[in-house]
Amino acid sequence: MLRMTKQADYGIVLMTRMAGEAGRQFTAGELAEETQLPAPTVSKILKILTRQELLDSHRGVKGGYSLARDTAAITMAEIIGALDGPIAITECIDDSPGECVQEPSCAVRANWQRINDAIRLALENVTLAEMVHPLPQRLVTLGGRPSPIAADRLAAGAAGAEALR
Amino acid sequence: MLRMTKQADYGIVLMTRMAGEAGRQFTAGELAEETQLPAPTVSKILKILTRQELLDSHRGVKGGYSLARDTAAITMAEIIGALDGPIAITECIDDSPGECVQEPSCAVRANWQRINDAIRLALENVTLAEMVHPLPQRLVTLGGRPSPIAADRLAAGAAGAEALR
DNA sequence: CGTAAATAGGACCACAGCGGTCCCCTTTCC
DNA sequence: GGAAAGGGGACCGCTGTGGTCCTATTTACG
Repeated sequence: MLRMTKQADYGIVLMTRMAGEAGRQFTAGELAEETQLPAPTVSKILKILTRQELLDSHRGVKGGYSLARDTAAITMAEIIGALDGPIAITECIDDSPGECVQEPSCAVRANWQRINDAIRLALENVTLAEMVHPLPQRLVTLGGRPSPIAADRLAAGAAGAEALR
Repeated sequence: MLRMTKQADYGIVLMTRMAGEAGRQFTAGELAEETQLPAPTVSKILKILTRQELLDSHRGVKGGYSLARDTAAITMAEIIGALDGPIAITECIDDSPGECVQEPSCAVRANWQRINDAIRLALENVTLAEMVHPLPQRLVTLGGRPSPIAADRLAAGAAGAEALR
């Protein structure tokens, strides 16, 4: 598992669709039809994204939604965070004053922080712009060997995203 | 959110505890008491981990569980995968022959694959051994500047884990 | 050889949270 | 002033998770 919710999934689909024609304004119904997602749900998601300041909304007739920022300035982490709450694999991270079981697990906490950071980072380093224009292949084939290629891809992904901004 | 289940969380706590005295054998009750986790649940998790060949079990009196491999050869990804199923943020990854909404979202799929890979990688690059002996600080402070530090940390984390093996 | 201590394997249940719908209000254009 | 849009909730079914319990089966030991 280790899933994000469908809301976040849908949110990314919607944002990506909007990023395809950045600057333009879309109505909820329009987006629902184009993405084939249930209209009420689309509307709900757009409202949340607006409240989180990822979208601008215009009420009234001829109203609709548009991206609040440049496509390169909106990351997956933000969208997921807006719809699914803080990005953290474990629960005992945020605060939890209580006695988190015992020492062994708490000795573990520092490591979880690292893991959470790594994941948040991976998500922060993918922008909406990249979702529309997939990264070139070179980022995937930068490495060479079968195992270390992974590390290379990770670094390359981050660096690549950085370069795109 | 973006959470993993408590099962996986508990599983890591248990495995980490066992890694503290590698080679030794623990009974389910013993581990439950030491970690302050509910005994039946601990038992359930240990069974699953055994079935996934992360633990060896010995039945009968004087029985118990012990790590199936060296602590450096067991990764977070394996433990989580064993308890929570395949590690993938999105659902439409595995197979799903159906029509995954439309083109826009499917154009997105390649990028999701990258993100999933990055996360899986982050999890694969943390071994049980590291959970017991936290990594030195240098891995966190390798970078320098506020923003690019992130990319450096990511790469450093992966590389560091690699080096530990 | 029998008993106790351990794992193996399920069946089972309660409940939170997610996915999804619907309704009513407000805003704005024509 | 009416129609078309978003704003803000209330609401509800259902899946899956967290957790318990029961019944084999295995094995050490007296």
